[in-house]
Amino acid sequence: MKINKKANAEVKPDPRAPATKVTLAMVASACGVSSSTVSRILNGTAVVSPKKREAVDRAIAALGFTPNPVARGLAGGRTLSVGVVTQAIDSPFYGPALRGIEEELGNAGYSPLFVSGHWNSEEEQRCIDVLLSRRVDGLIILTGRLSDTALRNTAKSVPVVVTGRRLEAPGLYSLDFNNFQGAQLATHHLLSLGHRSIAFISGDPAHPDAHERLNGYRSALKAAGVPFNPALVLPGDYREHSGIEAVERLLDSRERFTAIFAANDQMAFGAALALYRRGLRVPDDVSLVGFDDLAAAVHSIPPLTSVHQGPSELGQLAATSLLNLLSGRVPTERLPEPRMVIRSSTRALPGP
Amino acid sequence: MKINKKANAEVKPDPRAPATKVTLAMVASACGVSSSTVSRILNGTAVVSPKKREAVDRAIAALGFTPNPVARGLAGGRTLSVGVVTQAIDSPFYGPALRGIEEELGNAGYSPLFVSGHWNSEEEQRCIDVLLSRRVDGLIILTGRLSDTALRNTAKSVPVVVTGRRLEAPGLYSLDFNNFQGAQLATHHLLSLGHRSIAFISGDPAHPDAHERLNGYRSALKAAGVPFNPALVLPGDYREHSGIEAVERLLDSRERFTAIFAANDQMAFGAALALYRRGLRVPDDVSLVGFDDLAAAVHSIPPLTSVHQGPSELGQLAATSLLNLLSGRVPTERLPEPRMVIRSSTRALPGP
DNA sequence: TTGTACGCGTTATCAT
DNA sequence: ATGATAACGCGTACAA
Repeated sequence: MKINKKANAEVKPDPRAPATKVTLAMVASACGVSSSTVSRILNGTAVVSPKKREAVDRAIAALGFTPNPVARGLAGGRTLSVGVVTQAIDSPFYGPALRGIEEELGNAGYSPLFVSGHWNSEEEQRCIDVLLSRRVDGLIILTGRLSDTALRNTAKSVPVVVTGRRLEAPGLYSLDFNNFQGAQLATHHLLSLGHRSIAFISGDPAHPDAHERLNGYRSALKAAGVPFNPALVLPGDYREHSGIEAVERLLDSRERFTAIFAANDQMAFGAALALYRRGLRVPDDVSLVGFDDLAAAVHSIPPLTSVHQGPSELGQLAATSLLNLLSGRVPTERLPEPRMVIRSSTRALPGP
Repeated sequence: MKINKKANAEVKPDPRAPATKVTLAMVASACGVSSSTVSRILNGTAVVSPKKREAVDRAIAALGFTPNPVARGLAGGRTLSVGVVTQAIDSPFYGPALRGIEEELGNAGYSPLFVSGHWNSEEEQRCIDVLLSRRVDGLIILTGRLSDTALRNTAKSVPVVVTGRRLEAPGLYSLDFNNFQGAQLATHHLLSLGHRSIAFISGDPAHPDAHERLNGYRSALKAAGVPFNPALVLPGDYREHSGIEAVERLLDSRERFTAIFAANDQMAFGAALALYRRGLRVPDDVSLVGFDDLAAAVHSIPPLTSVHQGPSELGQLAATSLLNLLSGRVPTERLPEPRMVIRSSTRALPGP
C-alpha cells in the first residue's frame, strides 16, 4: 500500500503544466481505447469492462486530465453550472444565501454563476438570457420582480427554483418564507411584554413580503384585542435611512408608543440610531424588534431582537431543490418556520 | 427617423422564442453569405463590404441572434467571462468590490464568475483551476493567500489582476491599499484629539495588512513622541467577536486608555458592544476608530469614525485594469489614498 | 473582400 | 462492450 501510494505520488501531474491542456482524446490514446469509452467512464453512460475502466482511471490520474466544461456544454451535455440571479451581490440578507448556494452546489460539482437583477424585472430578464446563452443547467432566482408567467416560461427551457413566492409549474419549484407568521411572532413578542402601542415601520410596498409582514402585525394585534392605529404605521423602503426617517416622523407626530417593530433589520438599525440621537434608549425607553436576523443584529447596540429567517439555509435548500430537479427527482424541500431570536432590544413594559 | 424606429421595432425578435436557438450559420444563410463573413462582422476581424454588413446586421436583428459564448470559448475565441476569486461571497468588505467588478465588467460585455477561496490557498488554487477550465479570459484575485510564484504562474496562461499586494510580473497587475498610511491617519486623528493612551486591536496576523496597520499605528505614535505601550496592543482576528474579547481583556488588565483603534470596523463594532456592556460610553468615555469604513459604519451606534478604503472603487479599478490588460493596453490604475471619515465615535479628550 | 475547410473537446448516434 | 463518426456553434488559417 505504502509503495503504491508513493508510486501514485510520483506519476501525479506536473503542477507547472496547466491541467486544462490534457484532453479526453489524449487519455484515450494513452491507454489504447476510443474516446467514447473514456467519455462513457466519465459519465457512467454505459457499462465498460473493469479492465479498461481501471486503465483509463489510472491514465486520467496520471495525466491529470480534467474534462473541459466548455466543450461539454457545446456538445449538448451539461455544463455543470447553474445561474443564480440575485438582486444585489452585496446584499446583507442574500449574501449568506449565495454562500449557501455556493457550498451546496460545489459539493455536487456544480459552479454557480451569480448575476444581479437590481430589483428590476427587465434587468432580471436580461440576466436570465445571458445565463441561458451560457448554457446553464438550471436557474435559481432569489425573490425577483419577474412576473409569474415570465418565470413559467423560462422554466420551459431549464429547471428553475425561485424563492420569495409560491408558484407551481412544470420544471419549477418555489421556496417561500412565511412572512405573515414571522410578523405575527414579532408583534406577539412585544404584546406579551406588555406593549400596547407598537409602531410598525413597513417595507418597500413593491415587495409582496412587505404586505405580508404588515398583515402579520395587524393580525397579531387583532388577536390580542389591541385596536389598529394607522398613525403608528410608518412607510419605509427596507433601507436604513427610511428607518431613521420613520422614527423622526413618529417622534414629531407626538403619537404615543412604547415599542417599534421594523419590517426588517436594516430599518431597525436606522430606527435605533434615530432614537439614540433623540436621547431615547433601547430598550429602556423603547423596545425594538427587527426582521431577518442579519448577521449584524448580533453585534448591534443593543443586540437586536429579530425574526430569524436563515438565508443561508434558504440558499442551501434552493440549491438542493435544483439539484433534485436536475436529476429528475421531485424536490420536497421546505423552508423552516420563522422564529424569534430574543436579544437585548426588547424588554417588558414597566407596570403602571 | 421616426419611421425607421418603428420599422426596427417591428422586426424585433419574437420574445417567446428563446434567442439561444438562432445560430450564426442561420444568419449567414438567411442573407446568402458565408458564416465567416458573419463572424467577421461580429468580431470586426476584417473589412467587409458595407452592403453585406448591413444585410447581416439586419438579419441578426430580425432573427434575434445572440452569439453562443460556449461555442466561442471552445473555438478558442474569447468567452467574454472573467473569473473573480474572492474569499467569501458574503464579505461585508469585499461585497461592494464584487459589485464594482460586476458593474464595470458588465458595461464592457463581460460576465464575472465569482468563486470563494475562504482564505485557503489550496482552495484558491482549485478555484483558479476551475475558472481556467471554464476558459475565462482573465482573472481578478481579491487579496488571497496564494503565493506570489503561484500567481506569476497563472499569469502566464491568462491576464491577472490581484489586489492586496504589490507584485510585478508579465500579464499581471496589482492593486494595493496603503494600509500603513491608513493606520497612521487613524492614529493621528486620535492623537490630534488629545488622546495619548490609545489601545490597538490588531488584525489576523496571517494577513499582511494586519502588520502594516500595526506599523502605521506605531509610526504615528512615534512621530508624536508618544511611547509605544505593548500592553495596549490586543490580538484580534478581524472578526467582531475578537473585538469584544480584546476590550474585555483590556478592561480586565486595568491598563489605562482613553481611545481604541481597531484594525477593522468589524472588530470596532465588537469593541463598541463590549464597552456598552461594561457601561462605558462611546465617545464620552472612550473614543473609537475603525478601519475600512464598511457600509454599516454609517448606522452603527454611534456612527463610527473610520478609515475609508472604498472597496467598490477597488472592484471597479480592478475590473478596468483587467479590461485594459485584455485589450493589450498597460493598466495604470491606482487606488485612491485612504482617508479619514470622521463620525461620532471620537471626540477630543477633555482637558485635565 | 469573401468563401471553404478544419479544429476546439465532448457527447451522442450509429454500427459492430 | 466498444469503436468510428457525426454533431455542437463558432473562429480562423488558407485559398480564391
